[in-house]
Amino acid sequence: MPELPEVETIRRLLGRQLAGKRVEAVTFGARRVTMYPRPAEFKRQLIGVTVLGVGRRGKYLTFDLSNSRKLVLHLGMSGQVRRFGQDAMHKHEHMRLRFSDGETVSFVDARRFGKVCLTDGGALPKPIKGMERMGPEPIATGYSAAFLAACLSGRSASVKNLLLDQRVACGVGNIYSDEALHRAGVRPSRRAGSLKPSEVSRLTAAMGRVLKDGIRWCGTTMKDGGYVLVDGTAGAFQNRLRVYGREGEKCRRRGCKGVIQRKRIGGRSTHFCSACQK
DNA sequence: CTTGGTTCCTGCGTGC
DNA sequence: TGCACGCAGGAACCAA
Repeated sequence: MPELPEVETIRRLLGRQLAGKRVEAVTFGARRVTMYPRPAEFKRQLIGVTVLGVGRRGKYLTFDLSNSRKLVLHLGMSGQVRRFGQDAMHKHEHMRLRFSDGETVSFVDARRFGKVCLTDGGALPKPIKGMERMGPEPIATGYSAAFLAACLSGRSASVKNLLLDQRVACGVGNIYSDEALHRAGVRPSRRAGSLKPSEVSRLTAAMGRVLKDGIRWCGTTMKDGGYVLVDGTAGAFQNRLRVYGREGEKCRRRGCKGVIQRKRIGGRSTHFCSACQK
């Protein structure tokens, strides 16, 4: 699924493409997907309004609208934002916006774990409630080792598990948690509360670095059907991953002779080097 | 509250 | 070639 770097890449592309444009038509696909409100009301709130800009919070993509609502997308595991022009609706396409200049943008999601919601003023609609419980952005300058230390302190869950908690490090998912832990030299299975202050510091820095690197390389495309850019092309960070998807291959840390291992932690496939991650 | 397991869904790769 | 199975980038939900 798209994690922070993938969603941020999409945000930047869409911001350039859509800012200042007015929604002229909204089309929904035939299959059901989590959506709020109902289609008729959805259209009523959207048609004729202008997209002022495109934002991101964690893994949520937000379109700021001129009627002071927001269109919020969560891409789940397999969601994509694509530009199909005047093509017929695709099999897994759930919503297409057409703008007054003829530009279109589509939300596609084969597995349908994604969400499409409009805010309606005060509290967030139920499907995207998670957005208001989210913690600070790990790539923001204000994200501190002290905050992460407070989140991990006294906890018996694995550190990997807590990195996946959006209240701890919003936007981090399975790929970037493994990559951050490798860069920090910390084993994913370590009890969160057992990390020394120096390890928490390294992990804080590693998270920021790997997420920013992911953005610089336009995100990680693992295989067909997963994340791609709006025009359907692949990102490039998959070529620079140090552990994720590299089971049995050599550790890429300078001077390390280890081999990448894979095991399940908290139900998720987890990759690490048993030689250099302590 | 924390923790770990289950569930939602489709598609693809693997092994027989 | 066909088919069963396991697995996939998320996160809400449930029971203990």
